Amino acid sequence: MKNCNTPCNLQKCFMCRLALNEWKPAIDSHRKNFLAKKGELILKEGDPVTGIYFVYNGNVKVHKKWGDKELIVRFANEGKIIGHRGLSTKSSVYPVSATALEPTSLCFIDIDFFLSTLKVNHDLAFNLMMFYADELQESEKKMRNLALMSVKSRLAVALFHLKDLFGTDDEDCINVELSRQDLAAFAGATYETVFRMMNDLVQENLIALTGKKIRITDEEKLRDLTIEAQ
Amino acid sequence: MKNCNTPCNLQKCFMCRLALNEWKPAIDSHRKNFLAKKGELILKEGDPVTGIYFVYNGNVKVHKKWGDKELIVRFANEGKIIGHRGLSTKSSVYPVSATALEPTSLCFIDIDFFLSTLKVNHDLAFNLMMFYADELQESEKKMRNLALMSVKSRLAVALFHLKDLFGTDDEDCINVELSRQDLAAFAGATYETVFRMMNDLVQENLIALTGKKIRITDEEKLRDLTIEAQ
DNA sequence: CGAATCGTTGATGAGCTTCAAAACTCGTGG
DNA sequence: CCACGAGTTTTGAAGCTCATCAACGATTCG
Repeated sequence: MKNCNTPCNLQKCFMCRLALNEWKPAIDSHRKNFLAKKGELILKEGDPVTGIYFVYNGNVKVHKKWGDKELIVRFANEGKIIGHRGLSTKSSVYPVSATALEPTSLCFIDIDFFLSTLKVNHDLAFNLMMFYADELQESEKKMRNLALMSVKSRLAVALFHLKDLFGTDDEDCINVELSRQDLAAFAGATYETVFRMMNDLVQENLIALTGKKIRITDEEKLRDLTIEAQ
Repeated sequence: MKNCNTPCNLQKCFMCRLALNEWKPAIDSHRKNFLAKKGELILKEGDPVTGIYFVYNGNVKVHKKWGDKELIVRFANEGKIIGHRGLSTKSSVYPVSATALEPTSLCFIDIDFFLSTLKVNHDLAFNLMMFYADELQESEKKMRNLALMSVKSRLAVALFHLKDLFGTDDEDCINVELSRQDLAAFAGATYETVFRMMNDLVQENLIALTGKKIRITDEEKLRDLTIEAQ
């Protein structure tokens, strides 16, 4: 990753927005800014935890692997945190990898400084706690989905999720450039299966494809797939 | 659930151990103690959040459902917290159910009081944050397992997990009374499949059954199942 | 002693993965 | 500018894992 001097946008960065005034100079001196190219690995599962990253802009996939397969746990775009999964009482290695899907600019804070900030900045700690709580709920919902729902339903959930996260462009298409490979890894299924299910959804007029972009055409019926029967 | 007067064991309860001295009387007056019978529902997915529970002793399953299927997300025994998943910036209903697997005694604290305690007791907030961080790691590991591992491997993971959580008795058997139904829901598979896989593991001399109790006989080979190939 | 729940087993096939191969895209360098 | 190769998309076929259904024995419990 290349160093750069992008200043942090105080409005969007979790850390800077909640920073105590007296700590701001210290934060500025500890912060390192990076640019990650498309496809570049930002942090790697199993590596020792060095710090925490805030995404300034761009889009990052957070993923775990097992053998030669991978699962995308979530995406991190503008304003999101990555590397916070390294915080733990038990382990000191990152439990996930993070890879840039677009050119991405990041702000890095080393873990010791971040922890000491947390200890004195109670508002930041409280907000981070609530952030974790939200992530835990999301994670357990996805856990249930993977265990109990069909691939088609999981795909529908994934599409709504992507729409929420990235919004839509002026043609109402989900505003993200995502390979089918990654979509499959996010839905927790194989490439080919996801491809076939996408075809099904197009056949049933629930979604439409313009180029690689996806548009949800029948929100209600697509939503039905994500709702438990009975 | 029945009211009771079990005093809180300060050593084991997350809240009481970290309580500020000046808040202890307030906590005592806010705490309600309950006894839950075997099979009794403690809190229900979708119900409005009223507070948070600390398990004094016994064993509780935390589960989510979809249609007529269910997945056990985790177990909570002595000293663990349930209902903390209700904390969220977005929603105010419990995202999971909790059911007693044995006669269980609990301590209940209403959510408003708990939140105001959190705001002033920074040590408690910090510890809760780290607790969430650990749970998130666990949750995402399980997510990956459900997406990428075979039922047999997930069963192996589940058995190790149960051994860690409940320990072993004097015959080296995993010290928990768990129906195959619940074991299946924990491993994320059907009753029958889990039954067959258990048989396989017995055939291969990786585990042994004495009555309903399970003993891991070949830890190394069982561990192999849980490790990614290559 | 029913009644209900749980354990056990076999048969069947849906759902999904895997493999294989052709068609298409796209950047790269000659 | 085109040829090349690497990656991605598309499609078909084969088969494996696992869920589902069904039926019966065992155990628990009011």
